[in-house]
Amino acid sequence: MTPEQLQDVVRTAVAAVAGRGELPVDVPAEVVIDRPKNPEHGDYATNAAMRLAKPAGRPPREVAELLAAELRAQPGIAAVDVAGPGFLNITLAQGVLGQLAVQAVTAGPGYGRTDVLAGQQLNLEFVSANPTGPVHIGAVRWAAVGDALGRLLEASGAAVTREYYFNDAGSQIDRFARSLQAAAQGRPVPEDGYAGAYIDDIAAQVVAAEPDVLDRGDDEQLAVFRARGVELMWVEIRTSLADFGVAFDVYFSERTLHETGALEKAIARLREQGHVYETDGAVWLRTTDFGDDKDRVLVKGDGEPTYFAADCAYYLNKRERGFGKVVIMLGADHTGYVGRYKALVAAMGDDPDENLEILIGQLVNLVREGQPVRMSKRAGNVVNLGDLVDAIGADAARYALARASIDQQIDLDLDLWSRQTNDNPVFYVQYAHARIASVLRNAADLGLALGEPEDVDVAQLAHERETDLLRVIGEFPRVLASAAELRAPHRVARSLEELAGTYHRFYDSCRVLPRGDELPTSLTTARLWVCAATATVLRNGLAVLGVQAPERM
RNA sequence: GCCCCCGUAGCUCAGGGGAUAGAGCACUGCCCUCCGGAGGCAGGGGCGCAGGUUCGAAUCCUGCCGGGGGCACCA
Repeated sequence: MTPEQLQDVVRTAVAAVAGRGELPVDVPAEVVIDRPKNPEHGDYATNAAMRLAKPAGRPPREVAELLAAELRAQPGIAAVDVAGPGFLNITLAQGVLGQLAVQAVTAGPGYGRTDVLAGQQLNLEFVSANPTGPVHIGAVRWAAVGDALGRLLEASGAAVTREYYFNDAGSQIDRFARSLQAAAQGRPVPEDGYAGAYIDDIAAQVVAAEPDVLDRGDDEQLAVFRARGVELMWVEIRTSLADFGVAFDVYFSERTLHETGALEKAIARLREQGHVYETDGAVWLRTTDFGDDKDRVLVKGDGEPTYFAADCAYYLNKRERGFGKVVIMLGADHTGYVGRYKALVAAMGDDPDENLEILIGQLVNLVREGQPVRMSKRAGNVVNLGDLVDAIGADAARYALARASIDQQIDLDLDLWSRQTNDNPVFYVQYAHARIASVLRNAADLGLALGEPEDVDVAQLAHERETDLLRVIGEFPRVLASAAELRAPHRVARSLEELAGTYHRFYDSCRVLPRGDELPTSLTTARLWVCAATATVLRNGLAVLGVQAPERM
């Protein structure tokens, strides 16, 4: 019985008691099922009685006693105790927990998937680095977290489109082109331009592809450097993301918004809604009507649209593509962005709390031997995605970035995460998987197989370390569902660390395979199922994080 | 000045109102004739401060202190 199923049992019990008129309450949509830390508090606990006490107008313990009596009659439940202020501590019948191992193994890659977000059409935008340089370390966090979040949302039943928005219309691209041109001509890059070895590399590649480029007129040169340069930059960006295990469904060009008249359309829509005015020759959106601290310019005095105008058009475009929820992941340096974005959504006539979600994540610092790593290309230090993967590997990088709450600044210690030791959390988790794989290999060598689910005697699984492990396995679907709803992929990583630790303790106390000339028993088979179930959860959890689950290390 | 994030064990961090606040690392002392010791067991130590809401607050609200980030007719 999973905690979700137990939740239904408790609700059924409430309904039964209420139906007999013993308790004047409605059946709650959700009841909280806890996994108590203290083993004396049973396999599971619920605070349902305390929550129902007030609406029922009865003391919590009295409500608890009514529910306990009802629950004791339910199949699969061995004992129910009323404790403390009114907790219901539930002990499951022998073998009920063991079924969790069978459920996990038979569900395989599907174990943990739920439909809590079914029907939601989500557009998830992250990274969105401009093609004027490699993906900088600051954006790598969003590559790791965003991709994990995408997988998590899908595992919870949502339809997710991962989107990468890039600016290829404005002056940044022009500066990029001029920087390439200067590098090709052997001049220093402009003061407001881009510098770095990659500029020289790309400039050289452009010249190699079009040897006569420098003989043409200035405008024509810039056009070539812009087009070829962006193309080459894209190759590098997409290659580094692919090496990191991240792929997008849509790469969205800002330029297309300008070319298709989407900006004018968006401004017209905002005008219809009555939030646009003109002052000093510029066109403004009155975002202060919706809580922003100042109004924002849509079209500058020189007639050029702002980046914000493109944002308006882009948002409208996403909504027109059918996305009910527009999710955008940004770094803490974009905090000031939230107010105006919420306001533009409201000005469009949408609900900023329903249709828009901006996830702001704190910044990443690199640390080596306790000292901050200065992120300068000249010093040869790590500055971008490819460098980070070279330094610690894609698995460690993804795990390190995804295991922290996005609200927390990260000091990413390159020594720690490149170490192949147990103080490196990703190795702790991967090791557990490799260890199980080894046990299962040894079992196969002994001619032992899991066999059919109906032949496993799961009631054999009664050791405390076994039931601890089974409870963690049973928790997994809830972990994924709540992590998805909270947009918190780090919870998955933390739960895998708990699972790995719980498995190691099980392994230490519960011999799985027969030793010497012992014969296998039904307990051997049952424990093999527990091992396989643990491996399944580790694999599925690591898959959400985009991290390998190795058979050997 | 205004806005956002953070402050929990020596360190790095989990803890979306519930029982005795957890993990990893570090430290001390233990555990292998046996499935991977990259493991396990035991021990010491903690919610920045002050109010408030609640039967119950690390969690929600307010103020203060400390650290980080942000406040363009830039992109």
